[in-house]
Amino acid sequence: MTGQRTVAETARPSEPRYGNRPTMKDVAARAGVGLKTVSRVVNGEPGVTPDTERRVQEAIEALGFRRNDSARVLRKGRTASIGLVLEDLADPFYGPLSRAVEEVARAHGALLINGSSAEDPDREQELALALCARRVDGLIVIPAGDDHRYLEPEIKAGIATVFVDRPAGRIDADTILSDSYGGAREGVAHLIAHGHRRIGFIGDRPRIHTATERLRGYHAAMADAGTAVHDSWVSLGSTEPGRVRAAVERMVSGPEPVTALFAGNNRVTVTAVRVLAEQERRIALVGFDDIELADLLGITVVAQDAAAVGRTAAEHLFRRLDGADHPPVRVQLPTALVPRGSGELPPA
Amino acid sequence: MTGQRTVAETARPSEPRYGNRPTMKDVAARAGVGLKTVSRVVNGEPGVTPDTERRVQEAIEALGFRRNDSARVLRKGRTASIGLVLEDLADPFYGPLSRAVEEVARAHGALLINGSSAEDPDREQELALALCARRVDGLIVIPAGDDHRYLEPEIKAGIATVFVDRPAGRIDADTILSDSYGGAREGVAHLIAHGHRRIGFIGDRPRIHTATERLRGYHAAMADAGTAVHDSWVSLGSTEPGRVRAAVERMVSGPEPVTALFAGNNRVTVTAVRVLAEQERRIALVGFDDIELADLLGITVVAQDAAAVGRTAAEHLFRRLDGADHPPVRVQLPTALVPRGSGELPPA
DNA sequence: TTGAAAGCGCTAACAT
DNA sequence: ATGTTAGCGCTTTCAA
Repeated sequence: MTGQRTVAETARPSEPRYGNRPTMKDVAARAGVGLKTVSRVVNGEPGVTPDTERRVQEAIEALGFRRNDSARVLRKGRTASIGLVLEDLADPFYGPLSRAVEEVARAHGALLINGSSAEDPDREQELALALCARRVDGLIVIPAGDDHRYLEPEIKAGIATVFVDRPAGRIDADTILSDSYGGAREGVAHLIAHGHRRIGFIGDRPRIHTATERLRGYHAAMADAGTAVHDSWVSLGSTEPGRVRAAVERMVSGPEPVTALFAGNNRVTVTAVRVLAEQERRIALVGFDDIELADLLGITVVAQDAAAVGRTAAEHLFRRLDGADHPPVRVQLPTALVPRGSGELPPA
Repeated sequence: MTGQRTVAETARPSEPRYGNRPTMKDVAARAGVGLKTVSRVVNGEPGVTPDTERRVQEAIEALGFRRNDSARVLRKGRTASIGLVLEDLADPFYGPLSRAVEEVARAHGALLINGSSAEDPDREQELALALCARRVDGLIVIPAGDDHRYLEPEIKAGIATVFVDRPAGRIDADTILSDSYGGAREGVAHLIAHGHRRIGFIGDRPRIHTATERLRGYHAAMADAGTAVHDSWVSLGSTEPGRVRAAVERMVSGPEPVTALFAGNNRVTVTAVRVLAEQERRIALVGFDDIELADLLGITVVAQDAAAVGRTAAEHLFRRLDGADHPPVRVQLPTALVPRGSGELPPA
């Protein structure tokens, strides 16, 4: 039989104390040394005799002690973590980007906290501010909204911030972009060079900066070729498959059917490929963003290097954290046209 | 000219104090109220008159105050964050999984910190323990190593832990798995049903649990069909394209060439598709894991639902955090065979 | 080489 | 309704 349970045994302390984990104080008591000596051992600071160190280590082992970084952070004022607010981690473009950021963070001894905004400006703000409340040392934001003044106090208070893929709205800050305008212009020019004049453009919602930049590139290339753009050739909106499918079907079958299509991003490209595969006529296609297995499917794309974008952003961020205080920079990374067949088809 | 700088002006306080951000104390002073009143307002606690609340809000605005969650965490003993240790965020399987975990975490008001182990057991441990030091409330681990006793003190100390995709090594813990054995067996049986007997298996390193489970499924299906397995038909190792390419080329051209191939995961499948596309003979193929655009390429796969795996794991984790204390469970999620053409080719 | 005391910014418990 | 005090677990400072 076990002994009777007293109230004192059953009652839980009202303060969780991290599940009753041992603290440095507990280790110090067990090792028979002062608190600061434990701190020295845990942090590898000099000034501890081998014998003392051994006793402390033993106590640490015996108690299963692990330093509570929350307390450390509070005292030191640095969290050794950075935040990344992106659109959707499940999107194949952001996985490699996030991983690249993580690698740079790791090289600087920092952890990465990321969150998906789901393209919702409110959610972007909620996430970014939550990360600021945790006092991340720096923040990388792929904007969903177009007004980032809410970050001004945070930036002023010392949270280094870099915007990626789309520029910040209404504040001046470091920005890393791919050349959406130039890339789209080159892609459309490629179709024109292969004899197309009736070229459709399907892109993301006009709220998204990259969408309008790519559209601008499309218009520039069409203007270069002296080709007037028919209204029905342009469709901006959600990248949800249903909408893209409808847009493609309309464009290839309307009164002024297109002979080629430019897809504004990876999700549009994927749906466009599916729909075009069902068509009788062969429609040429160039897509923005590379996608897995595009080589096997012969899809011509304008590729941006997601990992390079992430790496560049993170490197800038840590340069800021290391004290760089030059005026905000805007870096534009080049894109690359990768011909694989679909963009070289002649007009039907 | 600016005035002379005194030492006092130039000297920086030795303690960073978060870039001199205002604290509740500062807000209290400015609003002419007590510290606790500010805390009440910030946390939306009752017991503050509208007028007082307004004055506090004004002070908050004016000072650009934002609550320091580090201090809050230290005091409350809960970080409202969970950790996810996975293999590689850039792998298309983990993006959706991580996103699904994030959504569940968000529903519970928690943030997600993730890290990539790069399949390195040491790095897995380093990451997991770093997360424990930050006192994440819970931990989801996709194991790279096969000994997780290092987590025992942490789990005992109250950090809820769920293992995903592969079982924990040498400790008993909640585990969420896809049915690797059953899925592979079904996939190989599918090839057998289409007339194949000489079937190759290319998988990940034998250290990876899913790799050996899938191999076991392969052997079971072959045994069911009464077919002896030739040594040269099985190749386990790195999923790096060079190695996989060599393995495929060897199998399709050796003395006992295979007429069909089972690819052990998404990376192997991708490379196998590329290599098989270069071959004269049509080799049948079934791959484990679905991949983007596989429908257009007509690749037959055994699909697992990455998002469902992530969601299930996160839900179990939060159930534990909410107090569930049943013995460790092991959940096995079913896979689905998706015929798309490549797995239905007859033997050459 | 070692340790005691103060304090990081917040919340819980207890006054008033 | 509001304020005061103590303390979360650590690092910093300074004294022994």
